[in-house]
Amino acid sequence: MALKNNFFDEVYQVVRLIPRGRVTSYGAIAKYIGAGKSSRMVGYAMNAAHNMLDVPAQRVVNRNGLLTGKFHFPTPTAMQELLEADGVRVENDTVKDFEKVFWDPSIELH
DNA sequence: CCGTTGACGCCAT
DNA sequence: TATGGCGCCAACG
Repeated sequence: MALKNNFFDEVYQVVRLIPRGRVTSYGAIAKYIGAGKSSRMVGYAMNAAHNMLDVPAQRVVNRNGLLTGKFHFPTPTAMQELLEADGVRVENDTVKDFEKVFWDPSIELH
């Protein structure tokens, strides 16, 4: 993770590294990249990331484990189903055991 | 060029 | 605990 010229590319890079069965948050990504408080930009990047098939946007949720971006998927249930296919349990639009499956790039990637 | 909008997050009430 | 306001900043009309 070196180039910071492209904020979006940095975001995509990190999202691609999220292991199967794990999730992370917009804020965690923003912090890791160095954007700090610009977590909104991460969400915006995800919106644009829809065209990139190798970017698992479903593994990125907000800091409460809530699937805030589910309505941006083809169907309202697509995000949840993708997560469950990854082995992440979702209940009431929220990631179950969020703390346990949370993947913090600033720690995992050091 | 300028005002709005938004897949967020933190802080003040 | 619940609500609302503000910062952040790129994209859009």
